[in-house]
Amino acid sequence: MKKASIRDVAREVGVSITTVSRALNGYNDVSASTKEKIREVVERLNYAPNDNARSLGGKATKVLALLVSGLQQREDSGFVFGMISGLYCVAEKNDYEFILLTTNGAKQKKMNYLQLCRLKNIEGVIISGIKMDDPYYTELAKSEIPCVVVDAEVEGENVCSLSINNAEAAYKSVELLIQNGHRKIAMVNGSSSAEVSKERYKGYVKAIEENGLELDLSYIKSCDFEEKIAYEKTIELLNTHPEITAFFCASDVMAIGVITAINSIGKEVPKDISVVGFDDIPAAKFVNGGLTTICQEPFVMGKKGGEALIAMIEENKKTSHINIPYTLVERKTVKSIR
Amino acid sequence: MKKASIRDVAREVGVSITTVSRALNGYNDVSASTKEKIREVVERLNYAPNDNARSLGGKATKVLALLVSGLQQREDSGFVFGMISGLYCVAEKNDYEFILLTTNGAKQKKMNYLQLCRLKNIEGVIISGIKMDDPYYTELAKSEIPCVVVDAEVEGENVCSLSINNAEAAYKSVELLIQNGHRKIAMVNGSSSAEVSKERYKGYVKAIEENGLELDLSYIKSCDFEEKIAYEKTIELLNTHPEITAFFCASDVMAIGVITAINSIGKEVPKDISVVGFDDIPAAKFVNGGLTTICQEPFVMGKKGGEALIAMIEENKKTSHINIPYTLVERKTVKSIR
DNA sequence: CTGAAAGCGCTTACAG
DNA sequence: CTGAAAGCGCTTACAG
Repeated sequence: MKKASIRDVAREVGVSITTVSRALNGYNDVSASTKEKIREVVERLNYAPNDNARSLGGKATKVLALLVSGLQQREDSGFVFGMISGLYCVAEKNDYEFILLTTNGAKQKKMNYLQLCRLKNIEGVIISGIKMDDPYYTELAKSEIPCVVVDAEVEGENVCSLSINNAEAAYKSVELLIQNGHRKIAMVNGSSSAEVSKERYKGYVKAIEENGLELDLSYIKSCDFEEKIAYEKTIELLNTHPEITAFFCASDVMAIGVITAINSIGKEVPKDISVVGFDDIPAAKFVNGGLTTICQEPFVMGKKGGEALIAMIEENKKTSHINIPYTLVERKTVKSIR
Repeated sequence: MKKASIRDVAREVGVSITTVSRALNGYNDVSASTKEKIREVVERLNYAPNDNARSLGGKATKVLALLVSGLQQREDSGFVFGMISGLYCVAEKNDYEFILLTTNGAKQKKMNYLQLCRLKNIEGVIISGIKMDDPYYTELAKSEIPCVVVDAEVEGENVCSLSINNAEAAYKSVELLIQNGHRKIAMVNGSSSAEVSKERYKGYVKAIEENGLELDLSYIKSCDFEEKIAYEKTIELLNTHPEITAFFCASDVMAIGVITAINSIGKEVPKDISVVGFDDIPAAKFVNGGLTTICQEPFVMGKKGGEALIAMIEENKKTSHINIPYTLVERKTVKSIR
């Protein structure tokens, strides 16, 4: 049982393929009766046009891509999933195809960014989790393909960045701690090469300084977003600086490491030490009775990113940055020590 | 700056498009020198073949699809993400393209299952989360397109089911409870229309009966996999049957509802009542200090499913069922009452 | 309202 | 080792 082609339905109906094509594409210069006949044969033959041929023929299905460096086996933050879901949603609504791409996969095929997009006829792409030392990174700016980059800064004509206001969110987190009487506040940061880490650091510093506290650089640890490293550095910090009463963490995953460390030396959260995280991953609700954290919504990021892409593609509307809302979710890991 | 076509590179190099095509496809009947020239021009022009044209021309890039009914905005179970990741991984390794599809989206376009696959040139598909009353469901069996269905039974020539041994896993969970001295064990089940619910129910019943306990149907509640319903039914159950000392839940999400309900009437887990879940979602580690549950690995499901698909496509090797391993993860929500 | 023909960008016998 | 030509399954002027 071979696939039926447009030829098969034309023959069966007794018209030309031109007519079939036009009927299927909703043109109204086809008589109602032949339209009906065609519809009937299409159904009987289970005919569906070949999308590749349509594209070549001129009726291109546009495609939007999400490009990530690689896919984890599981991703407890739900970040990539949310982005997929959000982008897929706007793609579907606007009759674009959605495609998921990996820079790793492309590298195997020895293709650069532009080639990758060309190959798949990609009209717009959201890039997430790309490192600043990734070769794809620099190629972006030169590209004529509309692109939104999540949580990173890239200069370029057709590039748009997308993120929450990380500095502000960090500022508010630390401010919450300060308002609760904390004055010795450590920061567990991500990797220094990540844009978000820099921003969150800025917010931390600003909150400390504006509130007249003393900025102590030894209170700040880079933990590469790893739970385990956060755990270790926290143990260190708690040994050398037993006066610390609160931690601001640049991710929930690291916050989990911090809490584990605190517990391991016999202290409790928030009784002895307060902790605030960042991201609001699905597990956050359950961590230590509920982790106080900054809620980011990956779905919204994917959605807004996709909408910006379509605006760039269809109306040539360029935006340099999309700001995504966030919220500070207060749960159970911050205690007032006033 | 228009896309370069094979014609452009042929002209630039001064050879025919035939030669360019063959060089790019790795045939070795092209001289090393022209091969090199072509490589150089390709790079300079940033040329990448148009995948649509390649497919039409005869060099089809095969595609594997994951078909789900719809995408949630966020999915705390990580189930779909794991399947995506697993399927993507084997697709990439075997030079297939991966594509994510939604039955909702297809329905909008008024296409049936076969048409959907035909449109996108899909060679094999993993179907997950499809309801038994979904029209796509019945079309599957007739299809000549290799297909693996997750957590459901479908009869058909080219259909293969994939799941853990749900009955056995349920049996072991309940057995664990019994070994810990529990004799009044409730079951919070999913929806009665789901295959997995039936299997897990079987396992529950078997464990109860084989251990000489009395099967009490009023101990069993259908909660449609919803946390909220599980919460409500648990409250009910605890009122009418205060003798219950343990809950076996057909999902972690429902287990969360159960635990919340238990706490809300002033009891504690596992001190007063033991609970075991199902799935091992990312949050499970943190729920009530660690939820005892059955660990399923969605990534492995996607991977094994994809491998089966490829075996069907390339070697016509048919399998009727793929069994995925699982583990019972004992954490902190079961207490011995012996 | 309908059809013959050209063309989309490739690949692959076939001939040299 | 290389090229002219046919063909993949569509769409779209163009002509009637």
